[in-house]
Amino acid sequence: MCSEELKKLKLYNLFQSIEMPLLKVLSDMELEGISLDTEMLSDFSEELSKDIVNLERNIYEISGEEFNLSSPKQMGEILFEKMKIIDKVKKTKTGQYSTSEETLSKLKGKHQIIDHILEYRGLQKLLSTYVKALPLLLDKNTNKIHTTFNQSVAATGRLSSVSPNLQNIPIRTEKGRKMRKAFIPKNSDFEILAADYSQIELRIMASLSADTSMLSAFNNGIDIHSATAAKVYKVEEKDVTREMRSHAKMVNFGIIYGISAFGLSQRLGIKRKEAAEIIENYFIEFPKVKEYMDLSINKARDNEFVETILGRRRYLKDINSRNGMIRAFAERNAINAPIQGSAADIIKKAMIDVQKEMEKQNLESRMLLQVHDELVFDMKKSEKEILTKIVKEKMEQTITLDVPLVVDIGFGENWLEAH
DNA sequence: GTAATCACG
DNA sequence: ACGTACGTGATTACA
Repeated sequence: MCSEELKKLKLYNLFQSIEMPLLKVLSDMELEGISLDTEMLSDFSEELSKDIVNLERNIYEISGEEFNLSSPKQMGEILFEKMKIIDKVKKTKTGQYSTSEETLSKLKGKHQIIDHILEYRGLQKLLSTYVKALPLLLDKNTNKIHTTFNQSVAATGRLSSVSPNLQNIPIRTEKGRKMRKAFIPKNSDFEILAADYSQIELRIMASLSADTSMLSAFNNGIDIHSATAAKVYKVEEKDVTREMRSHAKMVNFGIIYGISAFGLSQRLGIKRKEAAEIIENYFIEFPKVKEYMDLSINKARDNEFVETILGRRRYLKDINSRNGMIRAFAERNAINAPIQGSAADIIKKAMIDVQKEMEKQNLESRMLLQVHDELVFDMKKSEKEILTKIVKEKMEQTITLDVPLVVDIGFGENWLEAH
């Protein structure tokens, strides 16, 4: 094949115009690194360690013996054989007792020990994976954390981050957020800027499916989960309750993941039949979404791959499997991969555009992290106005969809505040 | 090495 | 009748 022919190929173009330029951006980010507030973390570590010891003592006393709290096997035997806190026991696929957060949360009222175990687990995770581990990874020369971004690991085209993984720093719990506070600017002339895409995957679904209701919600700046709730529960938008909105949010997640009645019923804590009705209603209200999903699956059956807006492929060899479960998994991938992958395309292109403009304007600010729908910067305070403008414009304008892309930007003395 | 668990989007 | 939401990485226990 001659080079002129090569240039016309979509995948070759993706490689040349996105992945290769991105490589340099990622390498700059890795080399720059991010600063950590180690004094704060060392205090936090002591605090957590004390709490953990107290919880340990407490749990041993209640259960009547000392055991390895980090062993799910021993934990299961104590809870379900010795203490017999419940008779209908859930097992994992290898026949062990399940002691996962999901299982234990359902047993909360059954015994006071459950709350202590859950708290212990949360603190132990925080301490071992983040609070103690990250300071040990500070580079001797730069005194910063330097992650490695994998460009060719995730099947959908997302990046991944290792050694350490800086894409899964806690934020959902109060103590977790304290960990995020430890990510700080490199010196007092700098601040953290965080910019994240609002609902990027649902916007992509709206655009790719061309569903009228979904397009109009995004084009009119309406809260998508409330809009979905109003449609699915057949009420006025002003009459949408918190619970209806929260259920609709789960439905929207489900749509992106390749929804199943079982999956939705599990998450909403309702019967499968009720979940099936909600899904049925959803597809009546958003018919083009259903069409798009069927189209994706059919395309996958014909080609054994699906593709993103920039032509990135995910091969689905199991799409025609005679095994129903294996096939269903591939079908959910056929729905999810173009959505998740297109979001990855968009932010990757935005990163190249932003970096190019930052270099052109000779900024001292630096791009530090990418967390799938978010970019984090070490921002020179004097560059606040120009950097904000560059980041917002490039991220929102890098690709034109049939709905606007919206980017929210925050600033702060640490990564938490910047949200 | 694999399983279980849990952190994130 | 089955067993299910998508994508990752790190820690710990245990064979």
